[in-house]
Amino acid sequence: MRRDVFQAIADPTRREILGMIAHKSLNINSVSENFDVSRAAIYKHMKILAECGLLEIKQQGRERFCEGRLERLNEVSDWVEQYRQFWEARFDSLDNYLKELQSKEKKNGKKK
Amino acid sequence: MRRDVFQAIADPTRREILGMIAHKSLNINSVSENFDVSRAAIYKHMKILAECGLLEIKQQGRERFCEGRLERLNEVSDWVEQYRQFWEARFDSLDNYLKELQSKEKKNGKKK
DNA sequence: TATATTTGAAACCAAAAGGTTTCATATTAT
DNA sequence: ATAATATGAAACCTTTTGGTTTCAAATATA
Repeated sequence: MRRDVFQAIADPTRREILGMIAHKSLNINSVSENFDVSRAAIYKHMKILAECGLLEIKQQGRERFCEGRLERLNEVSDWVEQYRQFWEARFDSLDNYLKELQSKEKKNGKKK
Repeated sequence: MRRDVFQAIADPTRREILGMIAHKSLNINSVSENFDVSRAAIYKHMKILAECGLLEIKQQGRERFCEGRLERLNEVSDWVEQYRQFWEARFDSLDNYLKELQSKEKKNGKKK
């Protein structure tokens, strides 16, 4: 069974789970309460996320708290960034080069 | 059938295809020659990529040249970037805050 | 202690994914 | 005109995916 970050984030439910635990750790029941599929289904999704390192499960009594390990998304980020030049390089006139810079500033502003 | 960019790039063969046509347009046969699965299988992958806008097919005589539309990866980039703070925010001392800024500069430098 | 809660795992199922071979059609080359 | 090339699409098959229900085990609570 393939188990990599790209495949892990392909499923919309798993992306939602990641968004949910990005802010704070949650136990498995709390996460599954936010969906209308069964706990078992959510548990399987979380296991997949854990298996490719996107979250870490920490036992605490009878509960398991899941902590996001979002830095693993760097693999995706790196893969995408290697292609940025190919879609930004189209603009090769000075005019468009300036537009490109502007849009980059916007993007960087958004990051923080 | 789900058909979005995240699902499209989940398959390693499709990621390879994107890498192949990022540099220059190729017709379907040329692409499929680089893999050891059938032309029909590669064709299906390329159709999926086309359906979610990651490549455009342009007929030219009896051939179809496939041009990368890598800017569609922005959707993935945006999704990942919204979480960057969560893995970089761990460093909250002034010292580490400065390091964070540096690494951002490096990243922006890399982008062009 | 008896009961409720939280989780892990198994057995099972339908649909989707990824692959194959085969055939039809449109273009190009001989 | 005939043969070769490039593609699109259908029919079919196997494995994977995402879901279910059920049961067992560990921990907490009344």
